[in-house]
Amino acid sequence: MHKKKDDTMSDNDENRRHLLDRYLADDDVVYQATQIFDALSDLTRFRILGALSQGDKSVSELQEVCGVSQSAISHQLRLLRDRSLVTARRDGQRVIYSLDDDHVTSLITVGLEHAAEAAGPEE
Amino acid sequence: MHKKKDDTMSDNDENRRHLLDRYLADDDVVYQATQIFDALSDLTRFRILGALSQGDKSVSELQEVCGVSQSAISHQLRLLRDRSLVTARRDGQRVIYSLDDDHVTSLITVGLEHAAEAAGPEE
DNA sequence: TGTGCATATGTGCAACTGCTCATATGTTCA
DNA sequence: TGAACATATGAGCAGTTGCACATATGCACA
Repeated sequence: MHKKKDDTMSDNDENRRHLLDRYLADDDVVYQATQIFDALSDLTRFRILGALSQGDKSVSELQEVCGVSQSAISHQLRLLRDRSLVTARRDGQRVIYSLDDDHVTSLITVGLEHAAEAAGPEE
Repeated sequence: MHKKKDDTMSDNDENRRHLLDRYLADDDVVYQATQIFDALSDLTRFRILGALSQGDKSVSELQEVCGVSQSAISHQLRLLRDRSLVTARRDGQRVIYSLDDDHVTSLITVGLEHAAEAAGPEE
């Protein structure tokens, strides 16, 4: 905040670097980070979050996308709710889920881009 | 590669969106993505990768950082090697590990930033 | 070559995970 | 209210995971 904003660009990078170092030294922050990655590390959950990044969806729609039982979806949605990655709202009989965190979209994006390169670098 | 690289900027966002949609529809890519997130979802592995993002380190140095047995470190390093996230080179008796993927640094960064907000939003 | 340090690997185990099945809760509409 | 649909939850189980222990391999230097 109090830093002069117009130092050279290079200073900015350095600040960012220091900040990350501090985060890395903070056990709570590190643990929280692993929790997010854990949420994204399961195929079903990743598909749920990926689908939600394209727009809100009901449980049955998510079931379509993920190809597992309704129960499995609900269980995973619970986990995602508990970790504040999604929110739910009712719409009649349905329950509509949405992403609750912009970071998730960033992570999915970077993850997919990495994966696309790793899996098939060309065309 | 063959895509025209110089469409208008505004179109760029839309292309990016479409590209992500395609990735999400590709089971291989999605699976690869979950594999990366899985690598980052364990405390020990995250600490390893976080430490390496600050600079190359030997196994014993990583052991310091992570606070688990040497065996545990080596086992996790093997997993990370198998997934091409780190590379190893010998230096005398030591083996020095390095990050093998720029995306990993991005992911760690975004993950930590998210976690820092989630854990303690303010200063 | 042998001793000591650094790293790797095999094994077994306790803990965790994600799933299905069964069932409960909640909502709509006749 | 009761039938039909949508979602949530509890329980149990098979598969996986991360660890420590023991031990093997690799390297340096006397």
